[in-house]
Amino acid sequence: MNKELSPQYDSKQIEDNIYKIWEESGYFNPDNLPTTHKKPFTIIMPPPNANGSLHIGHALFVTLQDIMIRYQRMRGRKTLWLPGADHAGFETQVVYNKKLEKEGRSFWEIPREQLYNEIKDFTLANKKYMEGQLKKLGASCDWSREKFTLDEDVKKVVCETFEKLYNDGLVYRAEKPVNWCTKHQTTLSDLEIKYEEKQDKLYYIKYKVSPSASSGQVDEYIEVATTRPETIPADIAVAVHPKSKWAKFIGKKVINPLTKKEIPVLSDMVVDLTFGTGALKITPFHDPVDFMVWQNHKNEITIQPFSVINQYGKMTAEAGTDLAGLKVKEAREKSIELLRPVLVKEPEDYKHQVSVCYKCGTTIEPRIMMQWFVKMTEKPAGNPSAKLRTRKSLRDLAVDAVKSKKIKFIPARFEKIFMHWMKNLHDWNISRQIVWGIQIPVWYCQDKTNEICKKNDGVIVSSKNPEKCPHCGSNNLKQETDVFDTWFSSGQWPYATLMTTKECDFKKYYPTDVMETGWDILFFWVTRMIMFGLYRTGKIPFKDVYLHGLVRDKDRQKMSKSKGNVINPLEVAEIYGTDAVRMALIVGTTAGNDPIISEDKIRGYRNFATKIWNASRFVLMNYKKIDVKPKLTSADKKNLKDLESAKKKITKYLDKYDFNHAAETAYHYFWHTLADKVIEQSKPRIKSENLADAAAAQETLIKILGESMKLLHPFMPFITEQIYQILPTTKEKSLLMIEKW
RNA sequence: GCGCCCUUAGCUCAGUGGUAGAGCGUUUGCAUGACACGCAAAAGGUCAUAGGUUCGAUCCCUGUAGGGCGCACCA
Repeated sequence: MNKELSPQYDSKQIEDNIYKIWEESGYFNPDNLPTTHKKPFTIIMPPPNANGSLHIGHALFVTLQDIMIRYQRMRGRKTLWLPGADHAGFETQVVYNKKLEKEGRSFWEIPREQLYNEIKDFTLANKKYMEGQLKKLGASCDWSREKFTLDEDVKKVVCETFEKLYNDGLVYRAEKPVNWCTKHQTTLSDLEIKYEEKQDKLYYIKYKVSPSASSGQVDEYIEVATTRPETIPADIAVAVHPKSKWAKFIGKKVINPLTKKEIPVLSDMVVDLTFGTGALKITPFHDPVDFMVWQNHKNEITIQPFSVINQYGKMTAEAGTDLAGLKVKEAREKSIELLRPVLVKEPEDYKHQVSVCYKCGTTIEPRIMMQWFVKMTEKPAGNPSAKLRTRKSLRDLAVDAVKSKKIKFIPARFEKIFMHWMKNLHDWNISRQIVWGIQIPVWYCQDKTNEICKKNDGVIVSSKNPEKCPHCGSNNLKQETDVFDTWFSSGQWPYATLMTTKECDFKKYYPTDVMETGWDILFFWVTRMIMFGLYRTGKIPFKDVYLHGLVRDKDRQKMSKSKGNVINPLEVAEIYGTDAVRMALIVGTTAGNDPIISEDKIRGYRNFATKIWNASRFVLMNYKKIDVKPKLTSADKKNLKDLESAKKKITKYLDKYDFNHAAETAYHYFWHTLADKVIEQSKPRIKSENLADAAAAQETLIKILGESMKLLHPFMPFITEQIYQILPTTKEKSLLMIEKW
């Protein structure tokens, strides 16, 4: 055979062109779809973080969502797939911080405004690059409606929600224990910390009972077990379990072994009798449990709690001259040196879980800070605002929607996981001390002459700049510098996007049909979207939640640059074709489980693309107009029947989100039925002198090929569209993309 | 501590209350006028383990073992 007529399909030559044809057709935009497309079908694309490039995990979500969209579009639905990008506040700032470190610049020395603008340029450049990547992957989304989490109109919606939450008493400002990352200089929500097992020491320290209060005996003391002796200077009490052997000292005083100050002995059930000594030192500003104990015993404790560790993880002057200035770790050693005379025994090795920053692994310092919180489990206070149709807590709104099956999870087991998490919800700290994000819409009146201003610290919550204080008229206002936790804004994504498109899509396309995203952000994102969606609009944001897993390599390893096992979707798409990459991601992958992908697997589906190409070539090469009425044989009829049953099967699978089986069925049908059987059987007949039979064979072939292209299109859109375009049965200017399924 | 999940062919995974499936890999033929990125065939599994329910269980229930993961204020 002539080598120049390569029998192999060259994806590179056609993909860009096909995408261009689709884009120019305008059919990505539901408004341009033929009038036969009626009922809407909507997916809001989870906005990728615009702080890098798309990886294979993104390719997975693009493929899954594109399959749903293309399938529904072919079924005649008015399909809207709304793309977007996320500024990804903290994550992006971390990425940019690293970038600066590499360049030898100091993140902390750059003025806030300059830093913001630099990160903005960086983010917008990434965003643009990612858009190109999405197109390469064949995403048939409506670019005319693209949104960004920092669009002014989106920010406005987000800030309005905050204001509404505040007015309903669901947002509050308070000084409470929060997670502080000493490296990134910001607080983090409870979800943004992880626990690491660490080998530490458990120290047993004598707290001498104050002689003035004791029964006259000299050497009486309480033994306290702690892993953090460096915080002893901030101890303001000792709590013991009422049934512990220390109970007799309840109400008396002990001497703080470092500051020598008298501190009270409290009784509290939180102290675990079976752990340590049954006595707990109370350091409210460095431990959340201690903070709670302090709150419950305020009238028994005269000393105001204070902090001995600063925001950089170093000891403050309040820690005393011996410790001041030392890092926490050094202070721990130093304090033990000082405490040696009062140690009960040698410290024990102790393995425990320590909370660390999920990004950098730095040990989290619990700190008490004035922060903004969202109430998750309490009902709105006072008169709910007009639009609020319910008086349920944010949690109950979401729980009820899932319980009543208004929102379904695929796979269903995530419903249990969802419920379990919702049960243990705590209030959500949404303020971050970073520059990259949406500034919290709060102003503080600096004059505070008015009583109201005095009472609430001059807080003015307003989704737009108030210019002057509504209480005293002062124009001496200062805006809050903290920004929102990114998930506070992305948690509003479904309605924030649809409310701000110029076509006013909210009415038409909300609630959306499916939310397709990774299970790893179920708590970060999905739960919040459900809560905010119901709270703000009174309606669920989506009906079904399809959760996919994390893409792994053939040894089940997570992909990471350091392991060198990352697959860049665009690189492999360049070599094997986008269609092959998409198939490799779908076949063998079930909802909620981690897809496994390797170059071998992609190569396998590249082979399939070649097979499609060659089978089509065969059909086309042998197709010529015969002016005889085709006479279908029983074999032809059976073949057409097989096609119908394959079509039914695939449809059934697609309708229940079983993309794995849908794709596999289409693959199997094409290769092992159409190519191996139908084509093989047709060979002698095509050349037959019985023209009616030859025509029948041809007609059957071309019909089956055309239908097969439809069945494969959602999965492998490029090659199928290309073949459809050259089929003799295709009408001028028509596109497979909107052919009827 | 509370909770979720997994264990099926050499590998990666599907699946069903009634003789076990796919892809890749392996073996054996084939340079067959679409395709060697191919064609035709073949080998390969007490479906982790012990009980129970059932006429019948890989599938349902209980326990056990191994593995993965989520949540959590044990100093």
